[in-house]
This record gives sequence, C-alpha cells and structure tokens, in this order.
Amino acid sequence: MPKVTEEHRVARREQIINAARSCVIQQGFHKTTMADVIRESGLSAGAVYGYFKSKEEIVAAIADSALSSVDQLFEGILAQEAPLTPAAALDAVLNHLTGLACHPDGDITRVGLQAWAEAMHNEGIMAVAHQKYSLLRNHFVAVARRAQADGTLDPDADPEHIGQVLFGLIPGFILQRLILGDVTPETYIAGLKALLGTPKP
Amino acid sequence: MPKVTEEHRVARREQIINAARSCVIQQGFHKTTMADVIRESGLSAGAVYGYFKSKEEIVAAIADSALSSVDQLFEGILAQEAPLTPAAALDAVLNHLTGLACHPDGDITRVGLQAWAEAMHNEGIMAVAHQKYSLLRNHFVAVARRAQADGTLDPDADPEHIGQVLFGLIPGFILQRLILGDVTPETYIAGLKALLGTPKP
Amino acid sequence: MPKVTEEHRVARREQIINAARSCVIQQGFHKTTMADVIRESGLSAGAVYGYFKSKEEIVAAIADSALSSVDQLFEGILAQEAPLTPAAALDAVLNHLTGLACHPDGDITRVGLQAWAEAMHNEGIMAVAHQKYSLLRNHFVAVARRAQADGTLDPDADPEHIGQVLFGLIPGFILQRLILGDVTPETYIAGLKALLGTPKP
Amino acid sequence: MPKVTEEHRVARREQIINAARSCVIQQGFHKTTMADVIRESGLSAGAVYGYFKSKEEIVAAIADSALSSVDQLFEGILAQEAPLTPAAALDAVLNHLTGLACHPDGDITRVGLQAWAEAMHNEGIMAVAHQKYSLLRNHFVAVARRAQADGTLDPDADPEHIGQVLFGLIPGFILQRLILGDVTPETYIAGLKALLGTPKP
DNA sequence: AATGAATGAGACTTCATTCAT
DNA sequence: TATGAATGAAGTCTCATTCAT
Repeated sequence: MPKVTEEHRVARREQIINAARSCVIQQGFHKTTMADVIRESGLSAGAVYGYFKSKEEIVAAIADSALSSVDQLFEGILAQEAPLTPAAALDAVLNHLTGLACHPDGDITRVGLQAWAEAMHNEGIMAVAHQKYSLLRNHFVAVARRAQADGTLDPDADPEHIGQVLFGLIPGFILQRLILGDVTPETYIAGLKALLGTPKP
Repeated sequence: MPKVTEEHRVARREQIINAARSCVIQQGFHKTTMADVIRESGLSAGAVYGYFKSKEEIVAAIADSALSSVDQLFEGILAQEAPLTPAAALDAVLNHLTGLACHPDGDITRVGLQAWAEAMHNEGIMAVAHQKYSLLRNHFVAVARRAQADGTLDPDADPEHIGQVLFGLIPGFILQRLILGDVTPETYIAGLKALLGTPKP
Repeated sequence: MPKVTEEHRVARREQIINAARSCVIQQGFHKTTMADVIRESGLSAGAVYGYFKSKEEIVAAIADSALSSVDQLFEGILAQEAPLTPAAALDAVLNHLTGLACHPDGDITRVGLQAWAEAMHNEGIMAVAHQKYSLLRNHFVAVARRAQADGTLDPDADPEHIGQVLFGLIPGFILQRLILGDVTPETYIAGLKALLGTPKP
Repeated sequence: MPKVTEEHRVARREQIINAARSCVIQQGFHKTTMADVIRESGLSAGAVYGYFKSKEEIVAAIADSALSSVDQLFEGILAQEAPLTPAAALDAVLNHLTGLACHPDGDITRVGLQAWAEAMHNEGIMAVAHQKYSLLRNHFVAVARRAQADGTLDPDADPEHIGQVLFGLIPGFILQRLILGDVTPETYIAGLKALLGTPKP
C-alpha cells in the first residue's frame, strides 16, 4: 500500500499518540512499555517505529500535547474582545481542564503531572514546558493589565506578579482535583472571589 | 545477628533514604536504579535490602518525606497564637519551600513533582498524598476562618473554598520556580496582595 | 509485466550490485542493511527483491565478483605467449589489485576480506572461493612449470608447492596494504626478487 | 558468594571468552548472538554483562587474542640465539598455526579471518591488528637482516621489503589451509625453498 | 548481619521480507 | 512490474532482587 497520503501518515501518528496517551494516563510514562503502546495502537512494532524514532520521542509528543492543550484554548478565549476579569479567565481555563478530564481515554490532566516530573530531567520536555507556560502565564499578565486599566486592581502592582499568582492557581487546581478530588471550577472560583473581596457599597 | 541497636537501624535507614533522595533529585524515581542507591549509600546490595524490602518501599519513603515536609512546618507555624493572615501563612510556606531548595543534596521540591506523578498510579503514595494534603489544606481553611472572624474576608463565603484557593497557590509556586525559575516568595506574595486588594479609605 | 528486455534486467542487477558493493566496502557485509542497499540503489524494496531473492543472494553475488576479479585478469595475462617469470606474474596481479583499490566506490579489495570471513560459514561462498582460488593458483603452478623448464627454478621441486607459495603471497599483500598500509607492488616485488636471489656469474 | 578472588574473575572472563570463541569459530562474529555466548558459557546474561560491557567488547577480546597468538610464539622463537633462516622462521610460525587448528574448540585460525574482516570497519580491532602485525613483521625484518649479514641474502636489498614478503606468506598459508585445504607447513616450506634456490656447487 | 556476584525476566529496538495497491 | 508501509521474530542489554559464603 505504497504512496500513502500525508493525511494517512498524520492519522497513523495520531493513532499511536492516542494509544500511548491512553497507556500513560493509566500507568504513567515509565510503566508504559512499548509493547503496551504497540498492542494498544493495533500496529506492529515496526510500524510504530516508522513513525517515532524511540519511546522518548513518543513521550515527548504526549508531553508536548498535554502541556499545549491549555494554552491553545486560552488563545481562543483571548481572541474575543470582551474584557476578561481575572476570575472569568481562570474560570474558562478550569472548565476547559475539567472537560479534558472526561476524555474517553481517561483524564488527560494526569499526563500533565507526568510531564512536570519528566521535565525535571528531560531537557526537551523542560524546554517545551518552559515555553508553553511562559505563554500561558503571559495571557494572565495581560488579564492583570486590563484589570489595572479598569481600576479593578491596584495600578501600582507589578502585573507580572499578579500573572504569577493567577497562573499559579492552575496547578493547584489540577493537583487537588486529582489527589483530593473535591474541587470544582465552581468551588475554586467561589473561593477566589471571596479572596478578591466584594466591592463594598 | 543481634547487637544492632534500634538507633543503628534508624541511622542506616536514614543513610539509605538520603542517598536515594539525592539520586531522585537528580534523576527522578525511574531513572534512579538500585545500583545508584547502593553506590551512593556506601552500603552493599544485601545491606540495603535488609532495611527496605524493595525499591518501591524506598520510593514510598522518599515520597512520604517530601509530601510531609511542608505540613510539619505548618504545624509549627500554627502553634504560635498570633492570628495569621492568609498572605502571612502563604508567605511562611513559600519561604520554607524556598529553603528546601537549598539543601546540599539538591532541590528537594523536585521530589514533590515526582511524588505527584507517582501518586497517579501508586496507591500507597496516593494515600499519603491525600492525607498530607488534606491536613495541609485544612490549615489554610483555619486561616480563612480566622480572617472571616476578623472581618478581613467575606463571612458568607465557604472557608473550605477559600482554603482550596490558598492551598492551591502552592503547587503553582513550586512549579513556576522549577520550570520558569523567576518566582520568589516576594513576587508571589506581592501579586497575591495586589489581588486581595487594598482596603480603600 | 512483459516489456522488460533482458538487458534491462542485467542493468538493474548491476545497479543493485554496485550499490550493495559500495555499502559493503564501507561497512562490511553485516552492517550493510537492505535499507542501505535500497537507498543507495535508488530503487524500491520491492524492486530489489524482484532481482534478488534475499540479502544472502546479494552478498553471494558481491563475494563472487570480488573473488573472481583477480582470476579474470590472470587469464588475460596468461593469454600472452611471452613466458612469464614468477616475479612478473605476481607483479601483474599486484598491480591489478592496486588498481582495484582506486575504484570510485572505494577499495574493492576490502570486499575480499569480507568474502574470506564469510566463506567460513557460508557454503555457497566457500564453494566459489574454493573454485576461483584453485583456478588462480593453478596459473601460478603453470608459471612455476615454465620456470622449471627454463632452468630458472629447481626442476626437482613440486610445481604445486611452488604455486602454493606464489599464490600465497597475494593475500599477504592485500592484508598488509589494508592494515599496515605501507606495501606497494614495487616494494613487495623487490623483496621477492631479493629472496629469489640473483644468479651470480 | 562475595569477595571473589582476582583469579576467579580471570577464570570467569576466560570461560566467557572461550565460549564466545567457540561460537565465533563455528558461526563468525555476526551470526554469534549473545544468547549463544550466554548458553555456551553456562552463565546468565547478567553475569556475562558483568564481565564485558557489550558484545563488541567480547568480539574485541577474541579478535585481540587471535591476532596476538602468532606474535607471542614468535617472541619465544626469537629468544633463542641460534640464527634463524627465513625458511626456518616461517616453518616455526606455520607449525604453530597448524597447531592452533587442532584446538578442541575448533580451528582458531578461522577467527583470524573474522578479525581481518572486522578490522575494516572497527577502529579498535584495526588498531590492534596494526600493532600486532607491525611487531610480527618486524621479527621477519630482523630475520632478513641476519640473512643479509650471513651473506645468504643480497645485502643491497631493503630488509623491510624482504620482511613484507616473508610476513606476507603467512596470510596466504592460513587462507589456503582454510579454503583449499591442501597446504601443510611441509609443502609450503618446500615450495619456498625451491623458490629461494639451492646454492649450486 | 553483611557481602556482592549471579540471576533472568523483560525492556527497547532493528531489519529482512512481504503484499495490498 | 513497481511501490514502500507494514510485519514480527529476534537481537542486545538492564536492573530489581536473591543467596551462598
């Protein structure tokens, strides 16, 4: 079956990535063996290695997609011109993340934790994480700037610092959902709003 | 086989744990081999297996200590009777974490990420994480309650939700320190205070 | 599937053999993969397998041509009626071999070493080697006989034994050229002549 | 069974080398698998890899010993002060080689051919071959010098060239023994003597 | 209790060959 | 005939764990 279309190749790659991600969600990067990925993908060993040079390359691809998913969404959100309050921005992200948790292959946010751990001793994944999280945090910095312009936030504060905090709320949400299991976007945003303080009449 | 005092056993265990932690900080749980731990500890294979039944048991011990460290500190902080504002409580934790990063064996907070990832498919570590993080978060719930009693925070909000958010800021701090490298307790707390809002006259 | 002239087939075979030989010169029989041969030949996998049933068949073809090359030349040399002294016969062979070393694809004599090694556990190549080297050595036996008839060599000696020695000088020349790198037909023939001894008046 | 003596380690290495050499004699370097070596040695995979870092290291050890064997003998021969004629020197080497062919594990000279082929694309083996064969050939150069001093050989010839030829007879002997199967030290030396010419009264 | 050589299951990867198009 | 993606057996090597001394 020679001369395969580019879209065929892309589909095969996706098939492998999906199989591998499904394994990683269940077992993590390291307990997932190539034999698992091969079996799950329905392809042969040779076929898988025709699309990815090594297990590390598959791991990198999965980590990359996990680290990118939130950022992609955010760009969509920011595209809308309506000014976004910090709470609204975070709400959108948390709802998106909660949606990822319902994927048929399993809770994709679990892959995020794997990627964080892996970044500590994998240069490639660290580089991706650094880049993606810089971008994502910058979106929150932009949100902070708007709020300062609105007068909603102290205009003398450094918007970068506010961005650190807003962005910094996300990993804690993911972790609490996965480990403690009792946070939802609603409870988290409610807590945030309580902290932000309601304007007093 | 007699002759070994209990304190000797404890010291040996500590020696092994320290060696293993040092390896894990550099390479993560999975790249760390028993041979690494054995070499680093200065003991023999047989000796190490005399104190720990398996690699998994060593991993569990390291994860446990990493997950516990913040909680222990917090109990000390809360022991002092002076009422703690949310920002002050967080500040104490972040400074403690920053201190852990300067350990001679390497940045101990890196072990935290390993433990998070491992908890996803290791029941024992998940159980420990669940327990430790419940405790830790409860401390923040208590802080929230005090602030509500003070009138600093909206008394109608659910203090559990506020606790979620305050606790939820910690993983984001750790992650940003390790991946983006530009957060400090000062910037983070400054951002938080900006968000909390300055009471207007 | 008609339409392919015999000369087309022969040309294609030659194309594959040349590609494969070029690989073998650089990497030896075993490090050369079919993928290498396929890439180098510019054909497809299917095409290559249309001309050769297996890698072993390609290896055999290359070994065969390497083992034959000297013999073919020798037949040309012997065709000339001028009586050939042992030194002159050897000189012709060594010069021919030195010429093979300058092939654009690389030093073809390297393939000889591969073939020798392969013959040790490959019946087909052993058979070819046996046959070709018998023929070649017989040429030297003939040279010895002429020299005996001339009175240049002891007529009581067994010409077969003299042939063994004359032929036996060739592998040593090849090997020294490839491994020590400092022999030339001139030095080797000079050494031989010194051994043969100049008739004293 | 800890704290093993050095001689135990040496014996184990020898055990592995012998097993591997036996395989290589039968199948060559490349058809010999680590599983073969492991089975033949009677050890486990892990044990073998405790003594040799890789298959390549085992191959190098075998090649080394095969390339060294003749040289070691020659040093013994040269130690005796009696002046050695070229024919006598070669005779000693050929008889030694013939002796190697009767090893219980099989004809060790076959390993030589493997090593020649391997040297073409293995830097380490090439380096060893270069060094060992330089030494060995130098012995023949020394023999040539003595013969020139004796007046047996033309004193005007370059002894290096004569050494090339004398050394160069050895590979041809090995190859003919293995491929044509009809040479013996006696026939070869007889042929050589016939060529050298008997001094005429 | 301590030692560390030995074990062997199993991980990752390659590559000669086939066959649907 | 030609293509080249796919196959899967087989190869090399690792490493958690054991056990004779």
